[in-house]
Amino acid sequence: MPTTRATPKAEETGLRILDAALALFRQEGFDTATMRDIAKKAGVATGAAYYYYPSKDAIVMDFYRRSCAEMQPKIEAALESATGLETRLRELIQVKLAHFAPNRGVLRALLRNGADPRHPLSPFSPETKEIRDIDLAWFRRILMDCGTRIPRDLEPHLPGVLWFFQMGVIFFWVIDESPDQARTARLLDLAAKSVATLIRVSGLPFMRPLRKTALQLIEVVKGD
Amino acid sequence: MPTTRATPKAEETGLRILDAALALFRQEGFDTATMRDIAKKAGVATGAAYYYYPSKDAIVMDFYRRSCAEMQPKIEAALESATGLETRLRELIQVKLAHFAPNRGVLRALLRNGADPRHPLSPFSPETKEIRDIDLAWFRRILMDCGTRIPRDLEPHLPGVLWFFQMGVIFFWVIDESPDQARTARLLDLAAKSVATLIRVSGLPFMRPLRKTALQLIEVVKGD
DNA sequence: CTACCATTCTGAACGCGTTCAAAATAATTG
DNA sequence: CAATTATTTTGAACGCGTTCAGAATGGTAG
Repeated sequence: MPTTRATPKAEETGLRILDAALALFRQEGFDTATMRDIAKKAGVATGAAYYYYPSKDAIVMDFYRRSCAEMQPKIEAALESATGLETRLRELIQVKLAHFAPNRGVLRALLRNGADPRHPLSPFSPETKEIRDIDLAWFRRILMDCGTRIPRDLEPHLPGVLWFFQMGVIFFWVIDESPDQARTARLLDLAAKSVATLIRVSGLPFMRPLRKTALQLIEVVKGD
Repeated sequence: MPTTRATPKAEETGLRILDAALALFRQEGFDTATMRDIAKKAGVATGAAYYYYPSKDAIVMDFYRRSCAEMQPKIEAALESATGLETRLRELIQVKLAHFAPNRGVLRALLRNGADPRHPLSPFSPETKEIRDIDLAWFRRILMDCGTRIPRDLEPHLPGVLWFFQMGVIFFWVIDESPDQARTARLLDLAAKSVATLIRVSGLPFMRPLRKTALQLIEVVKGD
């Protein structure tokens, strides 16, 4: 299932199915919108949707992939005017939340299957590795010359840890039903501050034992 | 759907359905085992299963509830010989993992829907509050006279935080495919050590700002 | 134009979890 | 005992995501 189809007409049909699906997902939710509804709205037979997308989930995945691509320049712009680890971290995540805000409910479908790496939609699955790697690069970037001294032993693992932290925030956001997701906004402020402080503190001499234990912990979690 | 039925025969039928379901879940997994299979194995019509359990998920939930009840004396015994926060924390979680070990795959079905509190099977849902509260009591217990000085402001929140920590470990365990879940064993050792150390350190004078921020964070997460 | 092949599309069908009207059975009452 | 009510059980049916054999379409070569 390549992104580009053999004929222009097919390309257009694929997009029509994607648009119809997203419209219905936004309007009535992922579960309520049926594949039959989606196909009908796109003006094709039910089976046609499966010619373009191997599953209902795959539609959301495609949406996610496209959204991530669109987001890159926005992230670039947001990070340009941001200095300091705490600010950069907050900005990076804020851009993502803002970008996905109109489709928060659609994203929920993606994170529903939790963190099971065997599920193709999981943020930890091999299928999502490409997106994850692009994301990791941003976390490496905000750590460079951020003004905070990073302990040598922690440095190689920190991008992964921050990425994981980000997933937690996004997860919270997705299920946050407070008006305008105000709780998530507050959470992000406090969490970014905590993380930045924790990193700073972790370099102190007497924190070495705790840091070493935490490092082993990280290695266990990462080692698949 | 009360746990005790109107007639003894019904009580027995309900158990037969539960047993058939668990046998099939263990044997071929939650998804592969169908409600028709379960009913057939229990010697009833398909619809009968729904007289006893409102959904397939509910069967797993019932299993979980019963397992938790069975587990209580085991926890009691394990904690008696355990001193110190780190040891107690590790023991408490180890007992649970050991108890659920033969049904690890069944538990996976429970945690599949992640942490969305709107899903009845979620560990954060109102439906699971009773079990959660019993669990929280154990965490309060292991904090009493554990030898580690707990900062006053942190104390009321710590049981909830440790419970959350436990959920993370269990989640890791459920998706851990290493032989005998050896990675989880290692993770638990390191994580319990880290948590205990972190609590000890959090009481130091210059950690006050970080602790205060973390406390606000906890309040945001808890406040529904 | 005709024959051919890959691409695109169709709609009936499958198996699933779940629902439900109605039947069977058990308990209670007059 | 029969009559009535409550409980338990049935199996067909529904709507869902998904599959698939085959029809339609369109581009290409002889």
